[in-house]
Amino acid sequence: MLDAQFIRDNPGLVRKAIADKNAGEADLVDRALETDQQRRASLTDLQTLQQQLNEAGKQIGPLMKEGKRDEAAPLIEQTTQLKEQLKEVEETVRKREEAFNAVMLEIPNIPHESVPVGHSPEENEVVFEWDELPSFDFEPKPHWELATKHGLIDFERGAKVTGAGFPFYIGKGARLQRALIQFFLDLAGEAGYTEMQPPLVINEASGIGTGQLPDKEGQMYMTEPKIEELNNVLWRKLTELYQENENIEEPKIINTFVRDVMSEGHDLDVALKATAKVLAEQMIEEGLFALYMIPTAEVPVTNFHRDEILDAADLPIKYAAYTPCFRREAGSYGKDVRGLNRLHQFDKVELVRFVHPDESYDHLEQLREDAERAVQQLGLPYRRVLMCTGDMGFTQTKKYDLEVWSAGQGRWLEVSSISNFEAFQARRANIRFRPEGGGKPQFVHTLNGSALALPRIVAALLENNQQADGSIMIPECLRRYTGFDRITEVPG
RNA sequence: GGAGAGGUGGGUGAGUGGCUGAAACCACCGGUUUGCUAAACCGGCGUACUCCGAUUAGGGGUACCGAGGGUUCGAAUCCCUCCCUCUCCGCCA
Repeated sequence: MLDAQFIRDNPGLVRKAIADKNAGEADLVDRALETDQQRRASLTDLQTLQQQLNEAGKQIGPLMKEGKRDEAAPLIEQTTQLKEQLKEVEETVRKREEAFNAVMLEIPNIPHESVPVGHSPEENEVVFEWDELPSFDFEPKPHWELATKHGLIDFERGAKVTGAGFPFYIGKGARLQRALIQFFLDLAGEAGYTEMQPPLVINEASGIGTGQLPDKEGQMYMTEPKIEELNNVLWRKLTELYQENENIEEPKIINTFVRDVMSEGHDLDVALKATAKVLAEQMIEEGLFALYMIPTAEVPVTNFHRDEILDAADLPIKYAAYTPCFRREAGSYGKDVRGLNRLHQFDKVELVRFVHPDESYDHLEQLREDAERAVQQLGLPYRRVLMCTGDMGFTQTKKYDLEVWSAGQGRWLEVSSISNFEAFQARRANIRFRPEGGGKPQFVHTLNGSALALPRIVAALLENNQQADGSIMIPECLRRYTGFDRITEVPG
């Protein structure tokens, strides 16, 4: 989320950002300004009314104490009128704030000036590329063949047990995964990151804090309560209420609905059950009670400090977390999803930094180097891509991707993306710091980057290190973790 | 799952209907004093929003004591619902 004041002051900049990022309708800024205007107008009304009420209260107080009830009476009469007005204005304010917030959540973050303007992946800048790709005197095989041949990964059984995109890792395959995780975490530890094991399921507020919600809800797996249970709870509650009251005043809609059903000739109990069902469906639809499986450790780790005021002396704060990640990735087909290229569940070590706003672009480069170091030590040919405005995503101001060479597929695979969010997440998640020497709390800048996502690293390792005899060499730096230095064909 | 206690500012913690945006202490900031540091003393110090002021300085107002409702002319304080934390018991990896 951007600062409302910033949008008021720089509508042109924000319009340009929306256009450059291809993220949202052209009139977003105008809608933001308009709803902001309305919201503030009704806020002023509200505050005036509250002020009048408070003043009346201050006059009434002493009178009541002295027992001059009749002198207070006209004032009390006045407050009842004011309170009626207040109710209406409150409702208006609520609606307008809602409208304003909805628009604000749709406005993307503003790209940094160093980011190339562009609308397609072709306009990304390859800033660095390994000059020599590995060569083979045989036809290198894709990793899914290698993995299957060596019994490292079982895609079919994964599909049977869960679905496509949920493989089993077996034997040396599983061991390799564990080795990579430990290697990455150790590297992060050496670079000064504090290791963290976060929850794998998060609530709605966390999703909003880092920007996955509301716009990317479809990307996450979601847990929801059993509708029958919710149904029953609601039905019991409604029955209770109707026994007390005959009528439910608020919200009227429930009462209306119940009567509608009864007017069709059903009795109260049937009507209540029907109402409960509709309510339950609606609540689930609206995602109330929903918890989400994390699509990346960024979400729980960044939200670790949600609603906190950090000490300036503690910055930068650096965390490293290994977690499985869950992504629905609806609508991708073909070679992109073959083998390990795109999974619904995968492992990743994520690096997160909370930093002083003045230093966030230095930290972006440091974070990038932390991730690159891992790729380098694994000896994988890679390239670094600076994402253009249109390919970068809603919440970032600047983002690098690291891509490793996949010899068996003859293409680059994204294994890391490293981003600066400036204050965008911090503002949503309300993460601030108290400046050195006191003063008002300011929003921190947050950054994160993968170091690294495992599946494509495994794919590249298998493909790039395959030998003429079919065996696969394990990179030097991993051997102390794997306990073996090559994967040979197991008979049977 | 059963029983009880509790959620107040950056922290500890007082506060049972108006004089409380909230004592006191700690932390922090400014100053005085002192070879230096420390101590002592004096002063300052919540957040968000909003209006006025020239987008300064500054001033006015509103809201916020876990969240949401209610009672009341008036709620941190009373009532209801929910969430969370802690203690004891039970169950359990």
